[in-house]
Amino acid sequence: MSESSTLRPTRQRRAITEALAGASDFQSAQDIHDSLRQAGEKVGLATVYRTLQAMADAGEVDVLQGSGGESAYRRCSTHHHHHLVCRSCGRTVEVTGPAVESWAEAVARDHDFAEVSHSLELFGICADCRQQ
Amino acid sequence: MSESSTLRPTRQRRAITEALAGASDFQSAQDIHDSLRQAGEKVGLATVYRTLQAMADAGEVDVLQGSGGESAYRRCSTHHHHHLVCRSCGRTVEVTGPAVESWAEAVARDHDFAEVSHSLELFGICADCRQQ
DNA sequence: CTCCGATTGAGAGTCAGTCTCAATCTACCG
DNA sequence: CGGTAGATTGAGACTGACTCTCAATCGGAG
Ligand SMILES: [Zn+2]
Ligand SMILES: [Zn+2]
Ligand SMILES: [Zn+2]
Ligand SMILES: [Zn+2]
Repeated sequence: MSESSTLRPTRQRRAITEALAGASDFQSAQDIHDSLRQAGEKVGLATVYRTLQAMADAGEVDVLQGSGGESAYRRCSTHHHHHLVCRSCGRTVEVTGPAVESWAEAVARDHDFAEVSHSLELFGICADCRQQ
Repeated sequence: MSESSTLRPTRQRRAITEALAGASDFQSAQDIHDSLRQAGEKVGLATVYRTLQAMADAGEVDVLQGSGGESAYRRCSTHHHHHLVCRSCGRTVEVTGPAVESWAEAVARDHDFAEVSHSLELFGICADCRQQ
């Protein structure tokens, strides 16, 4: 109805999509820009930011708000889910919580809030990182 | 037991604490700096940032990571809880979710992650904002 | 009152991310 | 095919939030 009409598959966009597909953990825009550089693909930083933002808006990637105000992106499955991230190595696991979803709705109803969304992430240390 | 020894209750710190106590919703460092200015209290911006950060570390205030990378602070009750925030007016309600807490622990256990913490916030439109 | 480390603040610096706009690319058309 | 409108790109300027630096000041233990 409004946007999908215009989305050209350019070399840059393809490169970014590929870089995203090749990593399983969250990466910042700068990380992606660097790895593209490393791979020989010349893509402007602004383009990386723009593309990532667009993909996030389109729901093609998930965004993780880093504590330092920087965002990290990750190619994720399309259904609603959350993440369990290792604070040490960044390893990420997708998790779902039906109980959480219904709790959120109940809380919203109780307080008479509408159009409720939520952000939820779990952080810890994975088994591998723990043992040395 | 270890550090608390050095925390002088200066005019600036008192002013910031008071400003925080006077507001019930999340406020950015800049917001607080402005309101202090308005109130005639001259406090440097750097001091506001430093103090807020310290209070957050000490668990005296909760921090809400704004989507734009800015942090907002709020004087909160000390026990573990989450927030339901109005996207329109900022009205904030503290909420607790026993179900969520136990779900988080279970998920962590299932994936063998340790020292798990979580961030969870709910956003919506409050009743007042909805009706005009 | 004295002294010393804690605190402050003006201003420079950092850094992620955004904007500007001319050059470039693409899809589509005749 | 060449032509064209509109999408896309990228170098570099810019923004805005936040941190650092360091000399001047403060506060309270003795
Ligand atoms: Zn790990
Ligand atoms: Zn959810
Ligand atoms: Zn509201
Ligand atoms: Zn919780």
